[in-house]
Amino acid sequence: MDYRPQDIERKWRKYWEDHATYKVSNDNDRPKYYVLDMFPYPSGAGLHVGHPLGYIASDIIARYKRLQGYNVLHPMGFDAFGLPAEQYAIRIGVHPEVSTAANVKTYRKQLDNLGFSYDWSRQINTSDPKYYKWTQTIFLKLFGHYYNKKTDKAETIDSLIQIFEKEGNQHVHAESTEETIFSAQDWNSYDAKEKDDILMNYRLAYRKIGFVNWCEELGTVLANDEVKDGRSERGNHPVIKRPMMQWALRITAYAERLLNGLDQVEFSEALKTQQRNWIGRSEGARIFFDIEDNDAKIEIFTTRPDTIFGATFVVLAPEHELVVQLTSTKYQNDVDAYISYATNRSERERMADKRVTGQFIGAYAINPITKKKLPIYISDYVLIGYGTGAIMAVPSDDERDNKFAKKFGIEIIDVVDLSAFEDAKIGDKRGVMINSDFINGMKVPQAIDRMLEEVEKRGIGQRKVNYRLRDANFSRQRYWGEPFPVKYDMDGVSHPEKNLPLELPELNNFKPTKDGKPPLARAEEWVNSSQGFTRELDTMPGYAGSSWYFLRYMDPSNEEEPFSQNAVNYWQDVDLYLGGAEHAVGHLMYSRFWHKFMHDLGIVPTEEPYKKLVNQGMIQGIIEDVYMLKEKQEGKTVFVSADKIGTYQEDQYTQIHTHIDFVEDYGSEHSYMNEKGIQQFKEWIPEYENAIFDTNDQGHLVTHSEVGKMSKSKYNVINPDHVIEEHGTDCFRMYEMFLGPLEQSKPWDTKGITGVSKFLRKFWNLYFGVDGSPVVTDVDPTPKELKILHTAIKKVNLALDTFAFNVAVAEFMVATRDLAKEKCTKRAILEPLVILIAPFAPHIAEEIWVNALGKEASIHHVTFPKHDEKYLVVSTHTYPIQLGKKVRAKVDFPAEASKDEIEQAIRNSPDLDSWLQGKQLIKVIVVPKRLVNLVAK
RNA sequence: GCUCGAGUGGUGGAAUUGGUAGACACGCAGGACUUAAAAUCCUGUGGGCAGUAAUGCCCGUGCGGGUUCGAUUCCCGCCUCGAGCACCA
Repeated sequence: MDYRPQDIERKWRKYWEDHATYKVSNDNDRPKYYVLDMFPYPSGAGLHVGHPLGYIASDIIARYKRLQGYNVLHPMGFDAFGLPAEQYAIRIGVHPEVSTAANVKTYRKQLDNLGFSYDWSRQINTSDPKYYKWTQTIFLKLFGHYYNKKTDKAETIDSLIQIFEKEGNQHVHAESTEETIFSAQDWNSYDAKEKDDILMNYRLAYRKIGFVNWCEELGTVLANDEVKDGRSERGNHPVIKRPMMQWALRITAYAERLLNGLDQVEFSEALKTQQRNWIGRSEGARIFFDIEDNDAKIEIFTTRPDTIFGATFVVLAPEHELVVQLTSTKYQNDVDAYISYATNRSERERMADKRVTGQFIGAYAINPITKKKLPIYISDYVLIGYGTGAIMAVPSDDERDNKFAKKFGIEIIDVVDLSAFEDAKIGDKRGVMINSDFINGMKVPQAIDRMLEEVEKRGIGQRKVNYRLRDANFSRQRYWGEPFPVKYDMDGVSHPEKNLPLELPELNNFKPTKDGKPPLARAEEWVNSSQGFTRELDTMPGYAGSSWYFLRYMDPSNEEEPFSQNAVNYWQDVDLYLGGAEHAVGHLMYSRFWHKFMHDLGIVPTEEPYKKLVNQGMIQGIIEDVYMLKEKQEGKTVFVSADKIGTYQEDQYTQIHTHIDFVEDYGSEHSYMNEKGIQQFKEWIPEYENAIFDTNDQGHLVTHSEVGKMSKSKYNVINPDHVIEEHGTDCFRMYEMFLGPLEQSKPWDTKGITGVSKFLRKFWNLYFGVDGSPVVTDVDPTPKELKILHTAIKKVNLALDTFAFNVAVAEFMVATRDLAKEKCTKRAILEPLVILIAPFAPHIAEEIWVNALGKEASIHHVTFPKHDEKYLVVSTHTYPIQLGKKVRAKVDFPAEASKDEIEQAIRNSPDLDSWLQGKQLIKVIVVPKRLVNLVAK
């Protein structure tokens, strides 16, 4: 019987489903192991070959751990709220719920084809009211808590209110937006709205003014990605920054804990660095600068208080609240112009732009130490969202300040002498202070300390730890997201909705309203729910549902609570989390934050959600382009074969993407569209029906190929279904793993898949004869066979522990080749071998287990083999004898030979002279079990 | 501009983290089987030079230095590519 993957794979998948082979119980004596994949957003394009890479790897680990005796939780679900479904609804009119359900079905079918060992009874969907009921619940918990810095944890708003009622806020030490002090008497005299406003300063979920990219023409809010040069990418309409009251999460309260938590998790150093940089902790001081002829003060933040003697100007962010008040009439117009220029540019653009721009506002600040007059500028290199939105500029010790000073002709005073520090650069916190009065001669670190003392002594500022992390904007002006369980009374006071889930109202138009309100405003009955209450119109962002989903898998159908304490106390946390590096900061930061919050609430036992995290690389595709002339000929579009494009000037043509399915030999230099491909291309874009195709002599339109992201918009998505159909799931799984290291990006290419396909056949042939009957015998194995087996066991175990799946696959090939050479049919060898491969190729393993070895299903519940060193010992070792880096000879020595014995043998060897080639021997270096190196002159 | 990665045959990639560079696979070449092709199997395959040949010599892990008996691996300086970014005071 030949190996026919399609037949056996279908058969075993059905068996596993019927027997609930992968069902996981929360009630088990075995140690737990939780393997989690980042769940996909089910887009209309379906799963492509890039998705399964991580899923296959995690499935292999899940199966491996199961075979090692762990109770393995390995679930999958869908991150089903999101913009594409909503845009599809606006364009085509299909309700997001309908298109999402259809996409989920497709994804599920495709995932099933990959032979994963998910416990599908635990599947979740973030857009299901049964799920988002709990997302809303957790949101209300954030709304109902504040961060107490004294106890360093979240505590209830009710307890805060009690304090306010008794003693005001003067002894409260909490994370808050504003720091106005009030007494108990003040508090008790406030009306409901005033109290609500004050509490918003403390709540972990709170409302504040945020800026959105508003496009009047499109009547909608745009994402940063959709804005280019202050205009919408679609349609090129103007985009302005528009203030809007929005929900935000006070993640900054957890900055320190998010930072410290990184020390206890196993993430790659690169990823930890990224998160640390994102949090951006810096120690420094806030210092107040007086203003000439004005009572206001400018609060600046600096990490270099030592350089204050070199501060020669002050820069405010264009959005800074004092700008309006301080600008003199003479500069009013210039300042207004600059503000409108700066504020309507995205932060992305502001950052990429290297030009130095700014505007003097006609006012002066007073340096609190030197008492000198400093001109005040606004510039977009100072960001309103960081620090205090104002800096003291020290052009001698800061690169950007320096450029700015040069451009605007501002005085530069050297305050740090670097002459004694050769490799020190500007801003390095090294050097000796000069021109700085009482700190002259001090080294920088010492000078910083001294100045901090002085600042506090003089009462002009305090030490402060600053974070670059900002509170997370939690509002979206969209339909397809979790509704906020919040309503407002006639005074605008916010009230939590008690009756959860608060379901999305039915709509058939998902556009914003004409007056710019979010789509939910269209559901008038829903919005104006009961006596005078109106509902929140925004919905939650995509990361709401994904911030806690891993906890729901532990107890997915619980209707009383998000998850039971029993479940979470058993499963604890995620042992291995696998997903793309694009979520390295956002998602991970938010879910770590939510987790810590829930830990404060006492509903999760661990401080960190993910013990170990591995990022998989991206699978790249091939982008195929055709050349199109910009000028039409006789009203017809002209496409020119790539091998003939050289006759045109570069500005005469442009490249447009074609679908890779139309291209022969795609990815190669000679890739082309033949007659059929051109025909498909015409049908695909009907406006080119009458286009001229300037082909080469063979009638081919040669295309341009390059490696790039696999994406629907580049028409290069490769769907795994066809590959699986042709070669089988086991082959596909092993091939994806064989491509290279998991973490590395690589282009998709099926050229090599025949190698894996051939291997599986060879592997099959170890167990089945040409007539299809099993050939396994009970004869005792030879030492050689045992060595092959145990080498494989050792290497595969090591590879699995280090996520070197490609190496493991290679090892299977080696072992199979060697055993085939030995014509090995011994059960003692072949039985462990098939268990070894089971995590990688689960179907063929099960088939062999049952039909060649006569065992009972399932192989996926047996025990993974461990190697025994005794089969690996060798009696002799061949040592290369090197002179310099050249191998002169090879000599065998007994494996147990000592360094000295080998050295003596070498020194006494009659061949020594010939190895040395007339040189003088100085030293013999023996590395046991490796090599011998002769050092000679 | 800043941060973090990565550069090894024609290609994807190995190398026990300082010890024989190129495992395994693709591709290519030659051969076997076949009327032929496909499929399958076997052999060879980093580059250069010399030799009928076995073989020998030289070069070789992006480039230039350094440390070391020995460097793909460690250090310094460059180049190229990729990813991320919120000009972080």
